[in-house]
Amino acid sequence: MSITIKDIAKIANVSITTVSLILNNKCHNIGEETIKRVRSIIEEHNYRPNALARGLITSKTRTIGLLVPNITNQFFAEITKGVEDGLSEHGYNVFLCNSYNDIDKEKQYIRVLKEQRVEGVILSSTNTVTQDYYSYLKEQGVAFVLLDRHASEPLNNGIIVDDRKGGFLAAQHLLELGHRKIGCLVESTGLCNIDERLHGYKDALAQYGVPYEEKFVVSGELTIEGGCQAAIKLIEEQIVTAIFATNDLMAIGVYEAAIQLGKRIPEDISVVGFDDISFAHYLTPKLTTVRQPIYEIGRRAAANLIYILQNKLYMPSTEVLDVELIIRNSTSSPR
Amino acid sequence: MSITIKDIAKIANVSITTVSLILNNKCHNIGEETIKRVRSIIEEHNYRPNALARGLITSKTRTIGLLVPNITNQFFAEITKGVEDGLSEHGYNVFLCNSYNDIDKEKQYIRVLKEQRVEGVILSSTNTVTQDYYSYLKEQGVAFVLLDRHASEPLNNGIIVDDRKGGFLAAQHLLELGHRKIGCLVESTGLCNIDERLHGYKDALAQYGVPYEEKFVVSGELTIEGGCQAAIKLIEEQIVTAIFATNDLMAIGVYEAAIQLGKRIPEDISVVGFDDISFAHYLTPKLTTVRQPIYEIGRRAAANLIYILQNKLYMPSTEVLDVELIIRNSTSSPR
DNA sequence: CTGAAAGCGCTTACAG
DNA sequence: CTGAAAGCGCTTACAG
Repeated sequence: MSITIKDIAKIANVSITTVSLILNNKCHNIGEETIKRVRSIIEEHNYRPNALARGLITSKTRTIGLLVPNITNQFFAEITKGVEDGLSEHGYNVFLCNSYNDIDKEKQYIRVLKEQRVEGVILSSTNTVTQDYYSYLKEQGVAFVLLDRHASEPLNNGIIVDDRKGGFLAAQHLLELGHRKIGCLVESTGLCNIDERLHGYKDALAQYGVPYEEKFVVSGELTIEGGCQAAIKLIEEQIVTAIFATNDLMAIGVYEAAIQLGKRIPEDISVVGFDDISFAHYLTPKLTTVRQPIYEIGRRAAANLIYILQNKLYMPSTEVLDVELIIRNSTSSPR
Repeated sequence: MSITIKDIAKIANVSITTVSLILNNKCHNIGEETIKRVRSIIEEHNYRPNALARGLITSKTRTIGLLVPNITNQFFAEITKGVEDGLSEHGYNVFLCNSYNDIDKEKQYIRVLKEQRVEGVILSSTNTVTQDYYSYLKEQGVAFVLLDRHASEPLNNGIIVDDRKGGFLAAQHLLELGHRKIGCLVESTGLCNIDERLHGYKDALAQYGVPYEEKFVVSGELTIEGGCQAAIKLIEEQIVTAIFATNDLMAIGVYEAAIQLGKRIPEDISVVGFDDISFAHYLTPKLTTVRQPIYEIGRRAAANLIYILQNKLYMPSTEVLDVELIIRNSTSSPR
């Protein structure tokens, strides 16, 4: 149905080799006259080479897969944008896949992406990437970079941020304000990032000589609802004057919980989040949070993948981006 | 490198025809014994057919393109999710493309998607789809459905919501509360949706016998910043007691403007938005807004495209989904 | 400077 | 019940 290279060749009265060479700018030895003529015919007929046929023969599909837990989370939407920008500059297109935190769905998608012969996949896995899973990925025979995920060991070709420092910064800020009873909202499935943030929180407590109390750490889903439930549980059972939520969605949940329990932020409870999604700035009060360079994470992941594809070798190590504490209005000294 | 159908055939000691037939479940006439053996070999070697080769021959790539202005806008993130869910159920994968409201980028992407031989594209165009552009799309020879966009004429194969009713509902609510000086924040590039919402606003004014005043309508970008700037301009120049922002991001901008100008919502100014993105619920005060079934829009678009692909005919008309006014705390009677 | 031919990995009539 | 062969639309040595 669509016009093919054969048609163009016939119209131009040359061989398909010639057309192909021109198409791929390998036409050093072809007559200028011919080139011009063929080009104009291509133009005129709005001919576009079939990427499938091309991919079949070159194994270059100019296609990559991006696998995230949920595009609806602002954090991943922003990352996705970074990935797409970084990739499209190099002529790559992206298959978007949501795993919905379902590891089976994730594996299923990896299989489909392989079928589609993507050149690589950028993966923000549902789980922490264990050695086993890492091996599994390697076996798949596609290049990949881990996004916002630590691999448990041979920490390579990934992009992460300094989560531990972020957790430290958050807790330090609260400690400096004079808080001593600081709750922490985490997630239970053992995502490394969250563990690291909790680790940083503990580091800060230790540095300020405040004993770590397990009862101050409550887990829930990394969503608004999850944060709200966890915060209610924490506030009802313990006397905390501040809460460090290990992501911004949970922090929003704390705001909700505060409304329901009749507490004011920051007068009754100070709140610090993590991520700095764009809405953090539009909450009332504006959220104090640890900023990750979200868009940049996406771009770097794209850049790393391009590097791997072009050089056929993996990066030596995981790249660690810096974080920064953004102080706004959700924190103050305890009364 | 990857294992092929030929390898499987050789190992199983059958022809590649047989393997292919089994792969495609067209094996009515093949011995059970053979089927089992081949299946287990496929399993064992983790063989997956090359989608490129398959697509080349069948022209079924099981692939579609989704083109949105900006995935970072919650509205489109939610739609994207709906599209992906609706499509993946039918075994389709989606290429995600952000046009960033750049019509050239949009056309560029359509070309690339064509090259990739997507079976169809779901398009939320930057512009209102004019007759000319509609023809252009048709010429591309890919099936497409228009998402959240009216085609100016032969209104077909699209999904939209009842924007005019939505605008009416928003204004009616404010009028019922007793407001008579109601500002309206719109967008200037002439996006149909916004025009329709403005239309509904005028309808309501007319019905309540309130004269329409052009000076109450200010335009800006459909973003938080755009809404903020437009609101500041409106509030400084006119005495309005309420503002209808034609999307939620602009409404958030009004909140910002209110802070900057020392106005309280809803005491000094009532605000109504449009979309009901999830954050509308977490603003302070919670935003009164016109809810669109965002996720559903995405799913329907996917369903429509599947329908078109399976039946090789376009839907007779644009599907119009209903909207609903969600009254929360950003509106009250004027003082 | 240009073309004929092989081949990428599949599917699908067709033949037996 | 199974296989040989043509062909999808390209690219790329190789030959001239």
